[in-house]
Amino acid sequence: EKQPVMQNLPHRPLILKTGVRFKMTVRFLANLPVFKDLLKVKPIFDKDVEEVKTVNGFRLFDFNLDDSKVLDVDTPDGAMMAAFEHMSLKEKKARTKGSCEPYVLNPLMVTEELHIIRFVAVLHLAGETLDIEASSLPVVVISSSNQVPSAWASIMWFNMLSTSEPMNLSLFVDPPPLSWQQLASLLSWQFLSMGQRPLDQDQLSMLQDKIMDYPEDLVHWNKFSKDESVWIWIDGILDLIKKHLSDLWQHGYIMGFVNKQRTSSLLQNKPTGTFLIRFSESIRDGAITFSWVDHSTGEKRVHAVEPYTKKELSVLSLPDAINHYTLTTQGRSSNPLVYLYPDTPKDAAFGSYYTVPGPSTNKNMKEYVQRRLAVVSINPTPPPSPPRDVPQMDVDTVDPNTDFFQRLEEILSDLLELPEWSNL
Amino acid sequence: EKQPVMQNLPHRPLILKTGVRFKMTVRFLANLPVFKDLLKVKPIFDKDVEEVKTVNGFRLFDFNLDDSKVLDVDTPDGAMMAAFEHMSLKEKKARTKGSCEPYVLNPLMVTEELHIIRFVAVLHLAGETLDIEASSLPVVVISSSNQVPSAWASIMWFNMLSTSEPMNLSLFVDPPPLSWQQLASLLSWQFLSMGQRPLDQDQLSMLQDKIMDYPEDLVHWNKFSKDESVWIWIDGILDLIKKHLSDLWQHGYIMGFVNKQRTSSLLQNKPTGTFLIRFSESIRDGAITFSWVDHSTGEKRVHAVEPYTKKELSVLSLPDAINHYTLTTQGRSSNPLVYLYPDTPKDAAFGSYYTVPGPSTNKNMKEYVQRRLAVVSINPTPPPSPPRDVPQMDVDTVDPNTDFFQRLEEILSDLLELPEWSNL
DNA sequence: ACAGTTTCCCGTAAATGC
DNA sequence: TGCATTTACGGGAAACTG
Repeated sequence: EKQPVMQNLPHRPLILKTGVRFKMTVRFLANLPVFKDLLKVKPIFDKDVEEVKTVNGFRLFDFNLDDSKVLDVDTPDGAMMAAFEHMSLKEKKARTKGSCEPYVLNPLMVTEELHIIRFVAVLHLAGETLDIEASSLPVVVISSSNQVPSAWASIMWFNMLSTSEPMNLSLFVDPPPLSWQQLASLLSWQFLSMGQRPLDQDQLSMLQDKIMDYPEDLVHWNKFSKDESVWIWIDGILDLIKKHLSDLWQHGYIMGFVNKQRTSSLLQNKPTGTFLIRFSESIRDGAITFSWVDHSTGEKRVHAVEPYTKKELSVLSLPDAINHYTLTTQGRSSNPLVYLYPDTPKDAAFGSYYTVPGPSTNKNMKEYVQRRLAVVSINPTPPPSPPRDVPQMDVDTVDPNTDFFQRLEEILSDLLELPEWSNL
Repeated sequence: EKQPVMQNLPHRPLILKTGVRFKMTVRFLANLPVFKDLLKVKPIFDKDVEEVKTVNGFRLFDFNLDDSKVLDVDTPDGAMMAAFEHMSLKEKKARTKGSCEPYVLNPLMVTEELHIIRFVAVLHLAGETLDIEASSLPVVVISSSNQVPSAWASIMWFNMLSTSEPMNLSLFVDPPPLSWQQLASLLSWQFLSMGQRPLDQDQLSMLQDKIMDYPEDLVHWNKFSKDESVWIWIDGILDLIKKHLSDLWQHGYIMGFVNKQRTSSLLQNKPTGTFLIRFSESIRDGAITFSWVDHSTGEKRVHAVEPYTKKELSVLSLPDAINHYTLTTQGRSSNPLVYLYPDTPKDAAFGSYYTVPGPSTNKNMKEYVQRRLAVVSINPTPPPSPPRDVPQMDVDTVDPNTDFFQRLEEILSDLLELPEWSNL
């Protein structure tokens, strides 16, 4: 008895939110129609889990569920399974009174508590009584969606550590560290499953440098999920990709994880206007910027624009932001972004994502002057040390005898960079 | 008995959402401490409301509430009152079965059902039993916040019609129309209470023209709340003001309700660059635009930019949008907005609301090139019929002998409009 | 005071009912 | 099938609680 003759199906819930409905399905592995109508299965939350009551003082929950179900033949292949569709959890708030033995103060955060759901069935057969039982993999129970990232961190850490050994629901009382290899594959998998593209070696190296002091170190749970919130930062980026950058990420146009130093060294020997796209390392909620190189002042300069946040990307897509970015220096405006590193003309990479101003679909809009949002920067490079003998230009004192031809050349350059010129 | 010796206090709830907690307070008007501890008050939902069961088949609700309360002396002035803090409603879903008499099909929308809450108390005094009862004003019960605007329309309509006559909970079975005067004051009041500024005569006239076919007409409920959704449109604007424009509205910088024709006639004799701010008449969810006049081509032209939506205003405030609006015509860029109608220089009106790029508060931002969002339009006025004999300027064929001084003047004008110039 | 946690509830999307 | 209405629940903020 209690062999795994029952199995809970692949898409188990991983994070359960109190008050939110969830579903689970169990399948009877021995596909014998004889058992049909004989098996009554019932899910039980945290059955026999000792952590609940004593060891760590896990929270207790009321478990609302469908009535016990008889296994049905539901699937095309005739397997016997039961689906519980209306289950939900609610925290039981009666920890203080009615108990003589004092509860142990829970040293874990709620997102570190691992719970399980067991499916139990009793089979009466040939005068014998068989107890059949199947357990889900661990789940984390949260009460608010702001706990999802932490809960997900726990799930990932557990999955990376769980071999075939018995489940340790108190894993986070003394969480084992991960090797860099383990963490790297864990992280890469997140980007692959969420954004259809894993992390490459360069990206992983950057993360390794950021997370670990010595390459041979092990990564500790606290470092990953608590102290420096590395995971919270990465999760923000995953969410950014999901919401606003899935295409660009999937096509590999976003280098993303590159630090400033490496950005500099990658760009410094490239032509002016070469740029790459990086995630902000300082903004927790996920933000993205681009860095470009400019040799026009004679010396190499690498600039990065203030990162774009999710809120901004929801009204201005990154391709459009790149397409229309305008930098004004010394009164001259132009778009400093020309080649996506290493040498792809920006339109070749992003052209297909530009919003075409196209004929307004809305009739009422036709009478309005069309517009678009754009991002504008002013003068990032005041000449390092302006020669004192060359007076700064000033509106009031401008000399109308300034070299007109040079100025005209600049004007014409500006005009050339306005793609709309040909439509005039 | 049943005189109004009890009163429910001013801030009654007007719209109740099922499943959402609400509070009500009743006060005993006769302030006699003798009654203290003798009065038990209980709120009852839709007590004796005949519409509920038969006339119109109103929905039925379960009413969750605090236990009956004894009137307490709570207030500074020693008045007796009781506060019910945890009341909520839940729709009762058992209309079909168990009843022999078939229910009348409800001809009303749920937001037209008017319900009431009665507070009842029994006073045993000197051997006599006194029934005391107080009713709330009508409330509308909704189940989702997408019903709030419709519900609010009902509340307003009721309030405008309710004189001292007994409450008619079936008012919307045959809703009386309003005179324009009534509707005007109803609307103006909304803008006053929400935005600290009522509607002026010009704004009301525009609305009157839009809503009524003949000035002497009455406004019917269907026109206001159903067929053309006039109210939904206005409510979207109220929400836009509340979320993004409260200061500007309060200071009267937003003309808002002006149709195109009047916009044209107001602006046509004003200098080029005079503009006014209008609400979009076509976008239901609340949007705002500006119209400006341009005499520079020799003939009067009034343009309006594609309206800004709430989403856009959440990342770019209207003052900033005005401050940095850039129009590119014939390769020349400038801000066409100069004077807020009638003749206020735009910075005098909006200057104090501009976002100062200021020293980045965030240390980490210092290394980034600062940027701002801006709105850009291209060439709204291809010359009506360009004289064939004057060749259009073209990048490849531009004559370097073009009047340099004139071009320089233009450049300088451009530069003058860049406030950042002085920082270079 | 404060951080971790839960509750509350708006607003949107999806589901439901008629 | 479409529209009216309700339900579901993510997400941000307030409230709670030790």
